[in-house]
Amino acid sequence: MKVADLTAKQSPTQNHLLNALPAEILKRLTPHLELVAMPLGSVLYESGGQLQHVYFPTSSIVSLHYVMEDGASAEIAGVGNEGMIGVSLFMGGNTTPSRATVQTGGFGYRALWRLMLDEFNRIGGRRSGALQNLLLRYTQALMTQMSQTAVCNRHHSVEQQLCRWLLLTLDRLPSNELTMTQELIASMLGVRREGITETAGNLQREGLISYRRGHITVLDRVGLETYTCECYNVVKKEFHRLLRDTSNAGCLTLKQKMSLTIER
Amino acid sequence: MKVADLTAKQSPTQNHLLNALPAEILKRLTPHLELVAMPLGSVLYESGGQLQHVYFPTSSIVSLHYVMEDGASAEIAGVGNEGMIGVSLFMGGNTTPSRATVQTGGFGYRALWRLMLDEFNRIGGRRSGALQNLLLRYTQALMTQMSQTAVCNRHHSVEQQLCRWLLLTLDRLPSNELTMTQELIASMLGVRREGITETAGNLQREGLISYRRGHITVLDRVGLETYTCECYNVVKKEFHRLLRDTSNAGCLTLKQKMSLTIER
DNA sequence: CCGCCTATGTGCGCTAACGCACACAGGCAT
DNA sequence: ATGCCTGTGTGCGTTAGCGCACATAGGCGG
Repeated sequence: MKVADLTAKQSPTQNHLLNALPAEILKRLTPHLELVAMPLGSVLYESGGQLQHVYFPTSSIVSLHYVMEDGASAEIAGVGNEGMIGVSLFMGGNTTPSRATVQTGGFGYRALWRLMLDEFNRIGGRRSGALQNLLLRYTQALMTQMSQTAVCNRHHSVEQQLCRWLLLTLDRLPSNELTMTQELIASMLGVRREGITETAGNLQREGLISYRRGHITVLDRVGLETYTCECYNVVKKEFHRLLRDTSNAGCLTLKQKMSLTIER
Repeated sequence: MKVADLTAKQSPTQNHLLNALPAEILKRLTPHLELVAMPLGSVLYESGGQLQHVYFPTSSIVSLHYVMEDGASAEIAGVGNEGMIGVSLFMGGNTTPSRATVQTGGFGYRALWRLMLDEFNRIGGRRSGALQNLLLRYTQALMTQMSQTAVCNRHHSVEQQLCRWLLLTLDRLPSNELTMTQELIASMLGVRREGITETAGNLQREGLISYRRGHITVLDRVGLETYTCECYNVVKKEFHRLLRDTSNAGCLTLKQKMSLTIER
């Protein structure tokens, strides 16, 4: 498949946030949305750097994480087509101490910070403040994810955390296969690579997943949910609660996945 | 000292956020700000509950924390006179999965949610959006604290975390003594009480702190800073960066403390 | 002043996760 | 097909922090 084929299928509405905007705003925004390839490993912004663009992933997944002085790192939150990278722009900080790296390669749209900020602060018009409303709700969902990461890091086992992470990642992807080395997962979770190897081995033996060099396929989603901690559902439900009317874009919607799993 | 003496000294401007508001807005808000006692242990809002008031601590400290199904808990962030409880109101969620409990008894001001929300969304007037601006910047500072808590929980020792926590709490208090049992600290950090006993014992032996049943006095602030992890400074600097013009209320200001310590 | 409640001190054994070292093997480039 | 790089498997010893079970002691209420 050529790149042209891939990009041809792209539309801003594949991002749930963009898709949830009133037609009027989306129309105004669209000419300024630039489709960009977001290859694995690329850094969208560096800790402390100035924000140039705001990103809306469609098929990619981005990890917000913190790298410590000694090189150790830990993920704070993940962002897929349900969200946006660059919340701090709207909060007035323009930068954060964390870094944003592409964790699953794909595409996304981006817009220059000035334009987005103007739209965020725009007043007047029939649906005034719709963008602001939406992005603030997304911000809260993001905060929930951060909180739950903190709690999970404190109290839950590597196995529980791996399951949580797999499920959250899976929810952002169209298929049940993630392209991802154990090394990378380990650095996201802030644990040893060997710990992931061992845990993933167990999950494979249990028939929940199967994997080969850099590819993990989830075989039993419901099974994974029984292994994970409460954190997954807390984050999931909170995203659903805050952004329920945005979950109608992309592959399987949040709503559909919720009905498949959490709400049985 | 009678309660009247304590309350007589109270003023909304002792809260850094309120103090940073343009006179016009503060004047409009003041009649609606209710001085309330915030005794140790009282719950300002419960996980999932509807927000009735927004709180601005003056002499109290509030802990945002998450209590898990099995009863274990962990602090996500702390809020003192530099901040506000109820950010989720402005984000549009009206509730969060976490709980807010008073960790250090004292006073604070509160306002009904409706009023604050109207003011937040108010447009027009000379300094339109000043409140919104301030609170959004505060929100980002809060997010930094959450992120750093997540990272710290993952990678740092109980000793480092205790020092971080002591310093952050100290920065919100007028004196160098905290009224706080080890049990309570343990539940904030999400670790065993015995772990705190042991660590606090070490710090006391080193001459950094001294304590007796429910009271901890910090003797060597700079010493504590050498024992803590980078997380303390990250949070501190980010609060300073985002809210620098708000740090001129209360005891020692953030700015003054920064110059005493971080920026030497 | 006494008693009791609650906070703190201490000593186990236990386990999850770490750090390191090295063996193996999949799959891409030549 | 042949290397080689990179990802995965495995086996140590080590350790921080846990869970539990007490002993002690401070200080408030009567």
